[in-house]
Amino acid sequence: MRTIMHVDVNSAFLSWQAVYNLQKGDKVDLRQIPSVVGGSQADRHGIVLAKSTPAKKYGINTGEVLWQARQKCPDLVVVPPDYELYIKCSDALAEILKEHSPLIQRFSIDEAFLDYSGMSENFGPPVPYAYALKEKIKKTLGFTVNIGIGPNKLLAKIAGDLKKPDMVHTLLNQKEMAEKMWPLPVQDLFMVGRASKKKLNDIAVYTIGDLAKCEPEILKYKLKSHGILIWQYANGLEESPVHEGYNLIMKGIGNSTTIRFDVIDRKTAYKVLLSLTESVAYRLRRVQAVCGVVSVSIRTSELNMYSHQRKLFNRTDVTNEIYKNVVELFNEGWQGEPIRHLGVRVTDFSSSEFTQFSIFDTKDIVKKQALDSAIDRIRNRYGNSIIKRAVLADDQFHAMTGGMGADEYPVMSTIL
DNA sequence: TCTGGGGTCCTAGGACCC
DNA sequence: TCTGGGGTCCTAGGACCC
Repeated sequence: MRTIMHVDVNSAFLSWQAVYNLQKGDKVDLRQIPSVVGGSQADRHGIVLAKSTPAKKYGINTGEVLWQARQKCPDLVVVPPDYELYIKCSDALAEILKEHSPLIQRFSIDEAFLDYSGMSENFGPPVPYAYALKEKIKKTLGFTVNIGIGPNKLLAKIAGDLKKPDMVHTLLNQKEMAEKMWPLPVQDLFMVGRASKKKLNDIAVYTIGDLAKCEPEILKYKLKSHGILIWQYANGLEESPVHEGYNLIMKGIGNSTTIRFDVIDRKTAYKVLLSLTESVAYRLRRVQAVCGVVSVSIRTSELNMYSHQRKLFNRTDVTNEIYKNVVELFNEGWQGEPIRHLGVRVTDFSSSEFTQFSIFDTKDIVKKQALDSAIDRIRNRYGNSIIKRAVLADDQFHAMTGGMGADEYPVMSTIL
């Protein structure tokens, strides 16, 4: 029997921001007052990214638009996000976890699994160990975590969610599952979202227990293969290993952005797309991969979203090659509506080490690759903005658009 | 004054081949 | 010349995660 722990930072962005502000000398602890971390409304990024416990009492939810949150709580304190800080905090947490187990898996910026199997002999039973770990994190880093313990990753994760903050929970066996997990509303189960909840409620399945006792055939009819998956989860069945999931398993890289204003002309759209492509291609090269598929997504001012993708004849990691396809895809796809949001994504990777080029333009490609790698080196050394495309020189948009710090812990949505 | 941005996986339908 | 059928590849869209 394995023993897995799931470590989850309580209100991660908000806690980290609170700790940082206190260190800076602020007198108020954001965690003690109604506060949220939220984007800039002027830039049309105005949603709640994380909330304090007092803010939660006003009914404020993550993902909610800021003006709505302010209506619920007029005195709400809103602080902007600082992603670099969060990545540092996440790394600091990972360092502590690595001291406590040879095998950890970073699952998202604020979550990790720790394999405690076979460690009891030397380090004692898991529950006291988890309490000690939790206290150590609080003492050294200043923020609290929840730790869930179970025989697999799924039960460890659900246990960690039971009651927050600053707690340790177990879901170790059938009895604990029946007592603690089965009474929960079905949408609390990992992989049951809005659409599944509705379909399940239609057949009178309201709790995780209801789902567990369901006939799998009925679920398969209603929810296809997903029905079988969540039935297994409801019964605590899940066996994936804790693995150090790094770059090798990245399936795609994408960046997207909501633009400060609606874009109505091609030329402006091209600038945004170029800036996005710069980030995507840079990240692609950083994981030493070439891509075989490029895709462009468009969200209109009416919030309709559509995308257009294409398989390439030759895989590439060259910024200009990817951009050429991005522009063509945009031109084929765009229906002419005002554009709120644009995205560029690459998928279908293979290793760039052994890439075959078409016999036609090898020389040209080699030259372009040399240029890209020179630019990458300069940017690594002096910062991303040090080199900028001439078409972006008017400073309407950045040299590169999109986050680049989370390559190491992609969230695995189905295979925990 | 109007809802972010980063991912993975699954499914359906059409094109194409045999 | 006609309405069979299996298989693969490609693309678009939806559902889910944090």
